[in-house]
Order: sequence, then structure tokens, then C-alpha cells
Amino acid sequence: MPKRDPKTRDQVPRATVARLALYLRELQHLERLGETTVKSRWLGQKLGLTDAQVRRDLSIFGQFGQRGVGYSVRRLCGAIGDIMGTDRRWPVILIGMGNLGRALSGYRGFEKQGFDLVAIFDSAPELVGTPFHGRRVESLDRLEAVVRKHKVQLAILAVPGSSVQELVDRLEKAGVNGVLNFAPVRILTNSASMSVMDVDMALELQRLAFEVVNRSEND
Amino acid sequence: MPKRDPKTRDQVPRATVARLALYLRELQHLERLGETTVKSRWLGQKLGLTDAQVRRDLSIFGQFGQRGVGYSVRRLCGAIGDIMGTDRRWPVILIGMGNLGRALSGYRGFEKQGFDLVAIFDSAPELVGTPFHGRRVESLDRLEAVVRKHKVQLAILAVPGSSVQELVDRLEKAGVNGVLNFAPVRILTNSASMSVMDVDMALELQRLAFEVVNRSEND
DNA sequence: ATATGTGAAAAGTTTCACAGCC
DNA sequence: GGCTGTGAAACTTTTCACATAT
Repeated sequence: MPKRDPKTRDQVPRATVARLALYLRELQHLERLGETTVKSRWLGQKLGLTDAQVRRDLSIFGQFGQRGVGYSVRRLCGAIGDIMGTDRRWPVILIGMGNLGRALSGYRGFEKQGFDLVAIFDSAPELVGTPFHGRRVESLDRLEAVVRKHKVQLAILAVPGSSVQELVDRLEKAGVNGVLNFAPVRILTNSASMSVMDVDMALELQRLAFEVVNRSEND
Repeated sequence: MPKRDPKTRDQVPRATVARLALYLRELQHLERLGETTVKSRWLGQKLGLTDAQVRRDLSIFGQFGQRGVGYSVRRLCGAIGDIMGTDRRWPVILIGMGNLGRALSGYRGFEKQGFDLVAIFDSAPELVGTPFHGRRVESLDRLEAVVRKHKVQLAILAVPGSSVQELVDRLEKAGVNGVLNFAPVRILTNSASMSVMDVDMALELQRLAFEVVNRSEND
């Protein structure tokens, strides 16, 4: 089993975790551009962080840099990939083939980051069998079978809020460990084996509107 | 001009701001259900927060509750709506009619929260004029004119990462104050009149994968 | 009896600033 | 010269616990 490097006490700050994927995205971009080293100052500028913060975050997992030089892009990429579990590919299922689900089924960003869409589902019988972006909609009856067959740990939920809780309970029983929820509802999970991440687009627009309203008086 | 209540020093904690939209969503839900009062404990449970945190957050804007009783749903809803700028409707434009843009143009969650899609744009000439969800795609040439005409302050960007920075600069010049960015790139804004909020779905999936990998050892 | 509002303590996070190494 | 790694300080956020109000 992949244990993190021995020195690391197993308490990664939540704030650091939230930024880890951000670092990885930028580093992968740099690697594609052929850059071999990067400085904390440069990374920070690109992501809206201070250089000290970048160094602190990275130092939590080990000493990846070289004083006077910077960080090896390749090495950092590998290290963060390991830490985040991007060193392997993840089979993912998508449930809900409405407007949003259809768009998500064709979104290439997922597989670029190591996530393979192995099946798409919808509860509407008339949609079952319809192809979207080269994949046929399956009946929800087949949910458990598909999860077992592909050892699916992650599910994307693009269903109405009213169906979310029920589906999450079912997914949890089936062995799924993480759900990316697009409905504007908070999910309750009893067991610790299930993580949920919410993406609420209207909520983000509201936060934006608040920033705009309060723009003048602050900074 | 709507100034916040006089006693409030103009420093709302960032963490509180991030939760405000969450409270509003839940309160609106309660109001629709006909509930008249709500307790901090109940709200917190619904949102995964402690009761103390809910009370602290709300107390920053004033004293909305009644000791021994709780909060009036109606009053709280109104107050938070005021604070967040949801008391009025916002005209919004959407740029980019790929997979995601098409889904977003049909997403009803935006207008439910006070955002009206007044125009949709794409840079591809062959898409201009095509209707999506009852609205025709306009040429980007008309961007500035539309922004002026409808006094648009918010834009949703569903374009490739490579076009984002250029478009944001243009939007800023045109008078737009906020952008909801769906591309996996960080945007740099020079002026303080422009706020950006990112929604990176692949990034959230990665964070989820990290949680799942680290599930066992923590809590 | 019950629930808010809030000082004060605790926990978490960021920034400073500089020793250490290239 | 330049840049990392990290203690210590500064700042932010959360939690505790209880006076206060109904």
C-alpha cells in the first residue's frame, strides 16, 4: 500500500490540500512547455499566492527544491501526482443525462487528468440506450453491477437535488467512496468511507455578485 | 446607495462570505417549505457547520435572532439577500457555446437565483444565429454594445483556456466587474474593478480523489 | 427551559525573515 | 549573487462557555 514518505506526520493542512491540485495543474502545464525548473516566486505569481506560501505547502511533503536553483518541474510533478493519486487512472461513472450531464459526458478535461468515464446512467427509460459522445446511457438497474465490474470509486452526480440523497446512499452501499455533486443541496453521509465535493454554479455566481457589490469599499 | 447597517465595521471575514450564499440557499428552501423560524443548530446541521459558527457568521451583520426562540426565516432571508445583492436581478452574458456553454445556457438555476441571461456569444461565425434554449448566438463583435445596452456587470466564460485572458481584458474594458470562469487557468486582473471566480470541475474531481486516497488514515 | 450573541481561548493559516545551501 | 526550508510572529477562523433574553 502506498504510504506517504515516512517523515511526514499525517496531518496535511486542509488549506494546503485545496491548493495541491492547483500546483499540479500549473506544473503539468510547465512540463508540457518543456520547462525544467520553476521557482516558488514564479509558481506563486501564476496562482495568486506568495512565494513563502508555495514553499511552505511543498515543504509539508518533503524537500523537493534545490537552494539557489528552484524546483525540478519533473520531480515536483511526479511527487504531487503521487500524493494526489494521479499516478494511476480512475474509473468514473456519471449519473444524470440532462443538460449538464450531457455536457459533462463530452468534457475532455476529466480524462486529461486521469479520470475515465466508464458508464453513464439516467433514470428515464426513454433515454436508456441513447448514445452521447460515443457512450450509451445505461439503466440505473445496472448501477451496482457496473460499479463492481470496474471497481468504480468515484461518481459524478448531475441529477435533480431531490434524487441526490437517495442515490448517494445507494452508491455508498455499492462501494463508491467519492461523489462530485452538481445539485444545489448539501449531502449527509453517515459512514466515513464516503467523501462529497459540491460544485454549485449558481452559488459561485452569487459569491461573485457579492464581491462586485462590496468591491468599492474594501481593497 | 445601499450601505450596510452603520454599526458594522467594513471587514466581513472571507470565510463568512464564502458561507453566506450557502445560508441563503438553505433559508430560501425553508421559506418555500413554509417554515417560519429556524435555529442555529438546525441550520448548522443541514450545512455541516456547528451552531456556534452559524451564530457568529450571522452576528457579523447584526442581531437577527431572538433569544430562546431562533431566527425568523423570512427576516434572515431578506437580510442576507440584501447583503449579497440578491434583492435585485442581475443581467448576465455567457461566452462560449461549446459543450459546456450549451448546457449552461439551459441551466435554470441561474435565473432562480436572480441572474438573467441576456445574451450568448461565440467566436465561431458558423454558430452565430443558431438558437440555444430560445436565445440566438451573437457575434463577439457585438460584445461591447450588449454590455453597454444591458449594463451587464457579470459574465460567464465557457471558452478554452487559451482565449480566457484576452476576453477578460476586453470585458474589463467594456465595464464588466465579475467573471465566472470555467476554464482550468488562473486569470490575472490588473485593476481592482474586476473579480474572478473559478469553477474547475476536473480540479474538484482531483481533490475528491485525494480525499479518497487519504480517507483511511485521517478520521 | 431554551436559544441567541459574544468575549476569550484554542486552533489553524499566512507571512516574515533569515540561516543554509547552491 | 539567488532561492529554498523553516522557526517564530502575526493574523484569521473556529470553538468554547456563559451572560443575557424570551
